Amino acid sequence: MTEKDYEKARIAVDAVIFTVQDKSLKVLLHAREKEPFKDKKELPGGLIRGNETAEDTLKRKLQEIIGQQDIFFQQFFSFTEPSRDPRERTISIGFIALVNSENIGHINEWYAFGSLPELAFDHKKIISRAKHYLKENVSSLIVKQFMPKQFPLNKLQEIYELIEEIKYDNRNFRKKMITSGIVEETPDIEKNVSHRPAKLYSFKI
Amino acid sequence: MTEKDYEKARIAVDAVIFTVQDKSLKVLLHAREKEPFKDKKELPGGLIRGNETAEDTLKRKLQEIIGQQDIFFQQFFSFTEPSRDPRERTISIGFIALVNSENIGHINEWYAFGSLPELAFDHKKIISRAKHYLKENVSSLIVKQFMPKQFPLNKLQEIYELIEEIKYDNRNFRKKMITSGIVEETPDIEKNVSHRPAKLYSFKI
DNA sequence: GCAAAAGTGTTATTGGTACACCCATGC
DNA sequence: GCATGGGTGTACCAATAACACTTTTGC
Repeated sequence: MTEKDYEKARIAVDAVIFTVQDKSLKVLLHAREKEPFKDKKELPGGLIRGNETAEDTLKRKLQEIIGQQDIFFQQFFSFTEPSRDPRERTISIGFIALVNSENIGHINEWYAFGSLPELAFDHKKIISRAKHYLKENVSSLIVKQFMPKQFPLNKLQEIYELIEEIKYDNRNFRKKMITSGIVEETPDIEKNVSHRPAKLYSFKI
Repeated sequence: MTEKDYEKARIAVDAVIFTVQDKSLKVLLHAREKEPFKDKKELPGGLIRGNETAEDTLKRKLQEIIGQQDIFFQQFFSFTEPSRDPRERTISIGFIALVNSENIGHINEWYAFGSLPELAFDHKKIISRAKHYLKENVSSLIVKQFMPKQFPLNKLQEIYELIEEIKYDNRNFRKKMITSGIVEETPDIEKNVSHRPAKLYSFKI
C-alpha cells in the first residue's frame, strides 16, 4: 500500500454511557475477552451493519446492553487515527448516552469517571472527550436524562455540579430552577429518610 | 449480503467552507464533472488515505482548494446513511472551515447560504447542519476567523448578525465588545470611503 | 448641502451573587 | 436531644435592553 491509497475501513460506534450513582458520575465499561487488550476494560460498541446508520447501530447496542429503547444519545466526535485499532483500520463514531440510575440495577459495570481503570484502544481519549462535550453542552434536556420523574431539588443540583465541576449556592440554585420554569413542585414528598423529607419536583419542559 | 454483514466502507471528509462577502454568508461549492449528480454542485472533500486522519485529509484538501495551511476547521457531525452515495457505501465526516474573505479573490465559487443551488448527494443536509452548528457555537474565536487583522466594529456586528440571524442594537453591541475585552482600538482608521471613516479595532484575545 | 455610515449616554429592568440560620424527620 | 439534610430572604452589583440624535467624510 502506498500513501496515496484510499483504503476502506471498518466503521464502529463507541458509546460512552453515563449515569449518576452514589453522588458520582459513572461510565459503563466491559472487560475485553479477547486480544488485543485482553482483560482491559473497553467501551461498549460495535461495527455498523450494511443496512444501518451509526444511530441504528447505537440503538441496537443500547437495547442489547441496557434493554431499553428510549435512551438519549448523541454523536460527539469521530475518531480516525489510522493506528487506533492494531488489527485493521477502524474508525469510531463516538456517542454519549445518558441513563437514569433507576432501572439499571442489573448492570454492575459502572466505573467512576474520576478513577477509571486502564482502557483498551483509545477509549480513555474517547471518554475524556465525551465528558468535555457533556460539560460544554449541559442543558435541562441533558440533566433530565439522569433524573427520575420526581426528584428533590438538591438531587438536581448534584447532577449539575457533577457535570459542570462547579458548586452552586443552594438558595440561588433553587430560585433559578423555579423562576426559570424548568421544574415545578409536585404534591409528593420523599419517603423513608432519616431527616426532613424533601419536596419532590418534576420537569416542566 | 445479509443484513448481518459488517460491511467496510469508504471514509470521506466533506468541508462546508464558510466566508462572509457582500454582507452575506457564503459557502464554497464545486460543479461535479462526473456522474452521479453530474453538473450539480457539491461540497469540496475527498476520501481519506491509508495513513491519514480525517483532519489530515481536510488539511490537504484545504491546501489544494484555498492554498493556505492555517485555516480554522472543526468536525461537527458524521453522516452515515447507507444509501447516501449511490455507488458504494461511503460515510462522510463533516467539517466546517472558516475563511476570511480577503485573500480568496482567486476563488469564485461562493454561493449565498440563503439561496443555494441544487446539490449532489446529501450535501444540502450537511450544509444545513453545519450552519446550525455554527449558530449554536458562535464565539469570538469563530467570528475572528472571518475578520481581517483590523476592522470596524460595525463589520464585526454584521458577522454576528449573519451567523446568529438576529439584530443587535449598535450602541449596546459596541459597549459589549469593548467592555468585555474582546477587541481593542487601533490607531488606524478606514480609508477611501465616501462617508465618515470608521475607527479600526483588533482582537485582544 | 446631501447622502451614507459612524459614533455616542442614560435609564430601567433583569439576572446573578453573596450570605446564615431555622426546620422536620428518624433514631 | 442529636444528627442529617431540607428549606428560606434580602441586599448589592453586573449585565442587558430600550431608545434618537449628532458627526465626519466624499461628492
